[in-house]
Amino acid sequence: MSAENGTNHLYLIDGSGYIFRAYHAMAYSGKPMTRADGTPVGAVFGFSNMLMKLLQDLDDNDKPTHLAVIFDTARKTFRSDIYPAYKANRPPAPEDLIPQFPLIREAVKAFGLPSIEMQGFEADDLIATYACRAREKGWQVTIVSSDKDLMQILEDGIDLFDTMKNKRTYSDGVIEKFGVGPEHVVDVQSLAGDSVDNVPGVPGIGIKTAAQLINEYGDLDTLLERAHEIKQNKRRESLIEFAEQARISRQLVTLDRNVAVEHPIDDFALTPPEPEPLIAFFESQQFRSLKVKVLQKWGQDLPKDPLSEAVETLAKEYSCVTDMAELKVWIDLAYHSGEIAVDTETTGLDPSAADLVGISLSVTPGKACYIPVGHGANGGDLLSEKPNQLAKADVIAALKPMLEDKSVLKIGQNLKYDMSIFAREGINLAPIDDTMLMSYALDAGLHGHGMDELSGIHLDITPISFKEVAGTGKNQINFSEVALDKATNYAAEDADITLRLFKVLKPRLATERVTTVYETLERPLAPVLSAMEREGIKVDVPTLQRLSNEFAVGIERLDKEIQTMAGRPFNVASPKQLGEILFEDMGLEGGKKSAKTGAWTTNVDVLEKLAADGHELPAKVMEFRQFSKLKSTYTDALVTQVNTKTGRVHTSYHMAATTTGRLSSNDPNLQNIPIRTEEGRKIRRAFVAETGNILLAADYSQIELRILAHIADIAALKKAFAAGTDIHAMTASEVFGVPIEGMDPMIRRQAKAINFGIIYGISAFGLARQLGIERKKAAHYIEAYFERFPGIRAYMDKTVEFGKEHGYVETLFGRKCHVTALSEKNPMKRGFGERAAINAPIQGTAADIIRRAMVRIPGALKDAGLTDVRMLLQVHDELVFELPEGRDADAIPLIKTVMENACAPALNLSVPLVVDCGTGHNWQEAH
DNA sequence: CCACTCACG
DNA sequence: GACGTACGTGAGTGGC
Repeated sequence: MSAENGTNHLYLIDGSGYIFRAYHAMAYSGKPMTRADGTPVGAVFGFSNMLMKLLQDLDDNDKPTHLAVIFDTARKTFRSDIYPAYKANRPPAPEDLIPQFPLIREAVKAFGLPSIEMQGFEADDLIATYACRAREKGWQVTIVSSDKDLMQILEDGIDLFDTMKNKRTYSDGVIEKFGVGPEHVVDVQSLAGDSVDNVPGVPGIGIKTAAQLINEYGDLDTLLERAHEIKQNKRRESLIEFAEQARISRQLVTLDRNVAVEHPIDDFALTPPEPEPLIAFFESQQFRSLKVKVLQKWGQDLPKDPLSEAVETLAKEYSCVTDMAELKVWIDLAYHSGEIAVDTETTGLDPSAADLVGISLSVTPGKACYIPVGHGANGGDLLSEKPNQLAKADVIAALKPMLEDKSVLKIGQNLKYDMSIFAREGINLAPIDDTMLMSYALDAGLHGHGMDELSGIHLDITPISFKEVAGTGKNQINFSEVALDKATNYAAEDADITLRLFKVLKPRLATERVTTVYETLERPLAPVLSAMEREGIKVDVPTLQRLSNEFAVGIERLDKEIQTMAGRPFNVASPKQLGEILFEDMGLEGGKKSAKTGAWTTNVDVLEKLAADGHELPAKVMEFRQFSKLKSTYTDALVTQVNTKTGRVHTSYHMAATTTGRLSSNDPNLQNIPIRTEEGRKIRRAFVAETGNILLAADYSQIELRILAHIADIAALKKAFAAGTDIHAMTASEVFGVPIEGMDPMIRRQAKAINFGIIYGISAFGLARQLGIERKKAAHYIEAYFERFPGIRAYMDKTVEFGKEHGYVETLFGRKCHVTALSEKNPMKRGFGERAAINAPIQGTAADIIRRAMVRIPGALKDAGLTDVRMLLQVHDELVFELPEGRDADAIPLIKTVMENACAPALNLSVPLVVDCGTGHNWQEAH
């Protein structure tokens, strides 16, 4: 038997090492694994699985032509004769492992592989001997083991393969571990000893020192002979005193390469396993998933047995799971893989209203299943009868342990949604990994992070669109009405693609240095937001309706007045018609046409100017617009968003929408509830606490300016924040040279605008427009600002330069914000990119800080026993809570502490963070 | 479906 | 010298 290229390749598996690895891996993975008769089989399973994987995974280059599994025998070996203490402090094998030793040898036989052991020798000696024999014949050798002792026999043509870590070590890789090449590993080990095996070595010398000494003196004998030359007293005396002990150690660690082994290596020729004995063995051990794997790989010609039908469906790319036995196979596969892609199909997009329709799973790329549980549930007119499907309660009960098991990683795309759906079924989905969030941590600003887009970018696959299965527009049907074969193709593909995306994105996290961002700011936030969304906030519908009526009256009155003034009827809500009235009919000055459509601009800025010139109609239009905005967007829209089951509104936070790390809120957007005008602010009175409860609003004071002070290292700003002085007044006094005491509010207002302008990447034009002053004057202010705080300009220049070089800028917590516009040729677009680059680290760091606080708050509340305090909303620099009346005295200090210390320990901000808290029965009062 | 406008931080 | 500008969002409306 020889490989096509003529070189034989011998694999020597360190069976004993793998028994312990398999035992411990299984022991820590959750529940102990036993057969129905109570025999523990965790290690047998782990071992068998490892062999399966090894036989399946090796690609053609590394394909073994010969293979043997080598075991230790009893503990007594020639080494214990030399040194009785050798391996004497090893604890005895765990009780539940002992009955598994013979089973593992049976497993090896079932695979049709040679199982080798020899009285008086350790597996390592046999491995060393066989490896040398194979090398003498010019064969390649791979030793499958995680035991570093075997590194001493590595050379050209012999490598060490740790399948648990999927890491291969070649002879030149030994130096990383031992500081010397394979030929001196024994010398180093003789000096350093090994506490696990009770190899004494020389006291006070570890691997580092040993390697240094061997490199200096050449080998152990030379070193021991010349030990008296060593300068360090302690080391010298140690080496002299314990020279003999080092020599004994060498005998213990040196592998015997000349054991009189019984089998010639030609006996180890590898043939594919016979499926029958393997299946029989797996059946006897009740390893269903392994049996399935064997059937899939080698079982084509086997006669069908009762399970093989299930297996056949499973062997298809995408299968529809409609019986329990099949579902259990998938659950087994999940446990044994440790990773499973999960996706849910529901009746709608709103997780607090949608019901579960089906679940899809994938463990191997290209293979996935769909488990329908709610098809035909919605009226069912389109389906003549309910399709054959498992009962939802049974599926949930069967999946729950796996979906909650800490040893099985659940992989999904936007899992926050699925977590919310599962939470309503009593399942706490954990632990999770989210491909959308990985993409966001890696590529924010480069493209969107929806599954279809990621699939196109990374996999070059266009998934079946939802429209294709559910139709579009008026003809769109609910997913629960989609026929099972169509639903399966669509849903299973989603799980499949998610798993494939995971395989692409996960390794990039480490290589592109965003693991910390993902692990601290993204992944742990999903469950927190899921809980907030499910909590919702109560809105008082009568209050909104009263306001709506108030606004309606105003709108109607203004509409009439405006049309009368215009002299002809027109739609006041139409910017186009309004523009024609203002700038054509009335012939007013100061009209501007938009660049894109050439339509008249009629925004507030324009209307304000016209109003300032004494025109009444534009002023009335402004009022009209305010009322209609408040009515249509808030009072009327919000009442339709109240969930009928909970009586509350449940927003949805988008975790991967912005380029800076901020969240966004939609359906409804609760991050833009009016506050700036008196009329608008009234809407906040409708956001209320449940009877007996209050709302608590906690907001960061001036967080972005504080971050700016830190990042740009502005001493004057930092000092002002440390002292707690009015920061806008301070700016005014610096820029305009006026005393803080008795300052004109107008001056302070201007300084405030400058401060904000700086954060946004100021331009004279923008500041002039904001303040309604001349551009020259604005430019002058900016110049004065830069002179007073020179760090600002340095920060801006540095940031833009970094952004142009790397294509992204970073927050203080390492979040990358890609700014593609920085490389634009068009100066206007590039300027846009430059301002975005200046702003992103500031806005993004603030976003990171509140994310950190949000991740910590639920645990902090729980630890403090404040389980009745619920976090409801996030509005960029503010968190809103609901809590029982009287609990605020406990809650406020805790929430303040967590929020104000959210940077620690990752970052020591050089300005204090300050959080202001307010409470009330509604959001307006709390603010 | 896009453009415009405007609500928030 | 001309670009025509503050940073980040989501939602409702009109009009093609």
